[in-house]
Amino acid sequence: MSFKVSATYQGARAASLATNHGILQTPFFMPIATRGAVKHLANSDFATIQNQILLANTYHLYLRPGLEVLKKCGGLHGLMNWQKPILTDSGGFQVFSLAALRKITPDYVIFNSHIDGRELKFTPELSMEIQAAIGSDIQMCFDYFSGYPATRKETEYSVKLTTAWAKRCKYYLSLSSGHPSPNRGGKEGEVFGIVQGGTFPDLRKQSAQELVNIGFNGYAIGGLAVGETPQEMYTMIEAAVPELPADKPRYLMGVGQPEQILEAVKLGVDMFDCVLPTRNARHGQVYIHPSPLRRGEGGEVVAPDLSMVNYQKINLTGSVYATDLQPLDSYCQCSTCTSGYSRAYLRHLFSVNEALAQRLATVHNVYFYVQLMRDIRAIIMKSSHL
RNA sequence: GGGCAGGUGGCGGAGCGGUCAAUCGCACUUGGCUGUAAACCAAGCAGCCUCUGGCUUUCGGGGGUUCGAAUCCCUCCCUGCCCA
Repeated sequence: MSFKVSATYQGARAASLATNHGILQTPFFMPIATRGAVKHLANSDFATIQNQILLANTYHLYLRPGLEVLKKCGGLHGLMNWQKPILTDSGGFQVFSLAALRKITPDYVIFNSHIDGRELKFTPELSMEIQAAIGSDIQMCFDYFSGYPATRKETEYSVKLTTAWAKRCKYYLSLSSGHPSPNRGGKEGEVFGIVQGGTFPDLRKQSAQELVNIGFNGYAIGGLAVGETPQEMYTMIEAAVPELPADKPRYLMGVGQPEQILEAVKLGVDMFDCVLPTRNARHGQVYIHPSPLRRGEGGEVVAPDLSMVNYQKINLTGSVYATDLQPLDSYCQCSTCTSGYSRAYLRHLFSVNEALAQRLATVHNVYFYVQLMRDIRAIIMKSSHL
């Protein structure tokens, strides 16, 4: 994999990242397709949104459809007929989010399946095996995040386990390098380590250093946006980034609101994912541009100096939209907005619980996020002094 | 005309002498969702106020019993089913 920085501005960088399924332009946002689908979206939607990549989940795809189906169907690319890159989360987040359903040991994690309760023994090696079967272009190490708030002792353990498991992931891949997954066209996938360290800057640094010593194709910062303040989050990013090699991509996992993404980009982060645009869309909350704004007619979503994102969140289920016939977002070029669907109609669809409501809103929100990243990248490219 | 069963907050439906401004569900209103067990969760939902409390008016209408009534009695109105 090659990662090449082509422009920098205000601490932000624009780069290209080559994968088995094409070259990614950073910074980018990954819509989340946990179970092999971005909820409510079809491939035809991706064609208009033009997202470069999807994120899928190891734990969820292991439960269904399972390893055998993935192997026989050409991995997730084959199953979905999605030919662009896929990044897979390792299942590490489920150790946190499904905490009530698992037991953790230094060597493995036992999950009780949230589907049928059966026991699943998850190891770093199994996570890598599943990600290979998925045909993941960018694999994540199986990590351990202790939750928030966490004591220093708990966080130290989280870092310790994450480093130990990262070594096992790397070792497993070195063993299997002679037998690359056919679902990746016979090529190796890339592997990212995940920095933990909770809200302790020194542990963040330590975690980053330990992972860099092992050596990965890129580095993620995990365990953030889970209850700490945005300022604490930025502080943790600032602690970790200097320890990470400048010639490798950086990925802030699970973040976040548009302004948080912008801030992180300026702190040197290249990759993002978050459930907010999709989940909020399903719940009737959409990201829009203030109404005077028109693309190409002055006024920008992202300030030319990257100082702010000009947007607002509105709740379409609100009674104020009952007869609001204006387009959802006259600035937006997504298929929902260019089709002229009004806020009143969307509000109606939500109130009668029509699936179309969630589909239209999801298209819009995902487009908003993907376009936000395109705008940020354009500013970096334009203003770069590199 | 006779018999039986009922009339409770926007709707459905509990309660059947005090702990009832009235369980619960739906609808409605407003919030929140950050590597997705999430088309979910939370709060509010008679009115007013000096709002971790107080006051006023509510359970078809009217009257009564009682210290106290959505709950018991009388009467009227209305609804459903059965009989004529």
